[in-house]
Amino acid sequence: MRETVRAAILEAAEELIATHGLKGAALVQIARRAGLAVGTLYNYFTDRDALIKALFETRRATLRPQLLAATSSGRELAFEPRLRRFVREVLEVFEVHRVFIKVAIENEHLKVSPSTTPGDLHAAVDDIMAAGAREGVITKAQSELLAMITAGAIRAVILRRVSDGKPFAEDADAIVTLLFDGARSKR
Amino acid sequence: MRETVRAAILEAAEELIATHGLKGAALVQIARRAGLAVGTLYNYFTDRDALIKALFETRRATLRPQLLAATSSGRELAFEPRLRRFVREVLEVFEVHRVFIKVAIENEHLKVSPSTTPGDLHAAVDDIMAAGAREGVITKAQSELLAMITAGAIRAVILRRVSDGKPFAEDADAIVTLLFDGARSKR
Amino acid sequence: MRETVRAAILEAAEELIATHGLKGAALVQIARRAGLAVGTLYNYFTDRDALIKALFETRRATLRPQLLAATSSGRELAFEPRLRRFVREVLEVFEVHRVFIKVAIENEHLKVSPSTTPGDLHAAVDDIMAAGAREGVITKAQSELLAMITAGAIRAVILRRVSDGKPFAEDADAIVTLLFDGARSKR
Amino acid sequence: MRETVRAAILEAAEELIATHGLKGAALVQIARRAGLAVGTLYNYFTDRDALIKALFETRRATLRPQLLAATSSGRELAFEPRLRRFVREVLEVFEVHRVFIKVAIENEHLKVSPSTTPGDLHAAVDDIMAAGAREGVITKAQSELLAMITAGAIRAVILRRVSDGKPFAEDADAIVTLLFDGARSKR
DNA sequence: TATGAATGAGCATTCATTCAT
DNA sequence: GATGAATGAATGCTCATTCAT
Repeated sequence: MRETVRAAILEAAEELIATHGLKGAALVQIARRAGLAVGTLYNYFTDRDALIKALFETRRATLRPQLLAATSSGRELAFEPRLRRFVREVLEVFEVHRVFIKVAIENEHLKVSPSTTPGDLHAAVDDIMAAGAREGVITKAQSELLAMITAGAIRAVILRRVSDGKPFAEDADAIVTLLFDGARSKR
Repeated sequence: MRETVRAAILEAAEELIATHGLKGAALVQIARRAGLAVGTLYNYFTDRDALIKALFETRRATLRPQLLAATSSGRELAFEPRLRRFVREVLEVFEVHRVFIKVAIENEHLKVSPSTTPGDLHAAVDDIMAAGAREGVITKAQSELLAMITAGAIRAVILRRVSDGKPFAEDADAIVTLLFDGARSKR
Repeated sequence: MRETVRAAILEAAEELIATHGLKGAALVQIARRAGLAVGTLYNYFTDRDALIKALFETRRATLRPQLLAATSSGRELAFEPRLRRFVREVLEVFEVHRVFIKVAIENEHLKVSPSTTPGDLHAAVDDIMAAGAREGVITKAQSELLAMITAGAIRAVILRRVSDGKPFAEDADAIVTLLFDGARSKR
Repeated sequence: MRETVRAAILEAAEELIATHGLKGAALVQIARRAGLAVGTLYNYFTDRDALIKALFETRRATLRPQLLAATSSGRELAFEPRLRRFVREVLEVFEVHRVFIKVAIENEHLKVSPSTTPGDLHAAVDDIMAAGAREGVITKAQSELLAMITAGAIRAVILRRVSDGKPFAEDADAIVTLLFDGARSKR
């Protein structure tokens, strides 16, 4: 079926990009890995850029709702447990797309698409933080900084875990605890 | 003078890489931007790889000693003020190479060179944290996580500031405070 | 058909090398002469060296069996008629690849391939001479010299005939007679 | 002195061409080997072609008179001893320019210059043979063939001796004897 | 004259894209 | 739709040639 083939192409592209980089993944290789001929790719995507963009956007279409769900999932909770749950859920959500998330993070700056998964993550984190600020748990100024740091921490964890092969969510709790209690409170 | 030209080439490369990515900076463009012809580049670097590597290593040679200085500068201080000073100094050090630091961070995963400036930063942060752990201010487990988060935060600040054009060191203090006191302590 | 195109490429290369020398035949020219685009050459040969090597080896694969046949064709004959037949057959064999044989002889010293057509010719002549020596018709010492001279004569005839456009085998007989009877015996 | 430098350049070119081929000898290498800078070469030769041509012509200017001398040296002798002396003298003459003669022979077909040393050799051999024909020792038809074969033999001897490092003239006598008495006369 | 850095045309090679089958 | 050979623009690199010092 058309959608199956399309998915196979994107998966092939994803894996090759993870290995050889965004520019290093040639269409012939993508085609071969997908079990197709080069020309066939053009029946599914208008050109290389479109294929790459589709990869990023297809994954984004899968991940964004989950990210949004994670954002609102603990709406009834207080800020800290909410953030705790959010971080864990985010890492679990990304777990099932390890390869893509690596690719997306490493190529964030190339702006393949105007809005990307890392962008969605930032937005989600911002949302949570804004909520915390509204609740008065953190100040507005803190919220912005905390957002940046939290997103950065999530990013760092993911890259480390992709490279050492361990699961993402392992240290979700420790991170949030550290962010909340601070390094001063020795645990 | 020879060194001037070499520097001009590296600067041209740096700027083009910042704009078009590592693979996107063609030698003809680098040459043109440096006011030279392609062939001339080969009087200074054996090939493209060598040029790129030289860019990363030349900058690293400038920045690493400053990074090391920042690491040891507060040796006599307690952990917190020491980290505070370190973060500030690191951001100030990177301030004078805004373009390069962007390039280095964005292309960290391409491993242009075995040891890079982001690598040096990580090592420096690790050092500081290890000292904190030795002092007993933080636990060993915390130190690793904190290192990752701190480095991630520095990275995030830099990229944000490069993109919005503001100075790096602005929120150095706020970051360290946040990391130390935690989000719980509303300030 | 694939083999037709491959052959056309080799023929184009052959002609251009004959005209401009081994180094003087650019791939763009070869492609144009073959009625193709540069990139197409790479669908048939991995790189320029491979193309050149293929030219020499393809022709060699055609000529070597014929050379071997010529070597053994007069096995039942006495040395002189055998050599006579051999020289004639060799020249006839080469006749159908005039352009290539010129190229091969002129570039013998560049050692495009470890074993080449001129090398095969030398081996064949050596074989015949060794047989003559075994028969006792010529001495061992003579055989080596005679081999060198005979091969040199064949080479000289070919180059002359390529340049004046005449058939190769014309003076095969006269050469062998001269080599056998010597210049002293006026004929 | 000007002539000394010029000679040094040509010698450097000669050696490099012998090693790397006519196209493989870059001007920078020639200059370096001559102890000069590239630019300096242009004070002695208008361009690369002129330098190469000068190499061939300078050597030719040295060798041609000696070749002519060898041609006429045995004018008083009968054909056979005359040819015998000629072949020996030719090989001795070339002995002192082993490197060049290799270069000249291997690149004969590239027609660096309209008249070359190999061309002079052919002319000289032709002269001797024409004399033999005039004397009635050989027929006109034989003379042409014999010229071609003799020149071919000289060529073959030279290349073999250059490659095995032995002196050229060693088998001069044997060659002429073979050419005169023929292979039939076992010696 | 001598120098060697600078130049840029020329070449081999890659790869996204097209299109006849 | 699927195929993959053909295309040619783009890129890295070389090297004869020039020219300011």
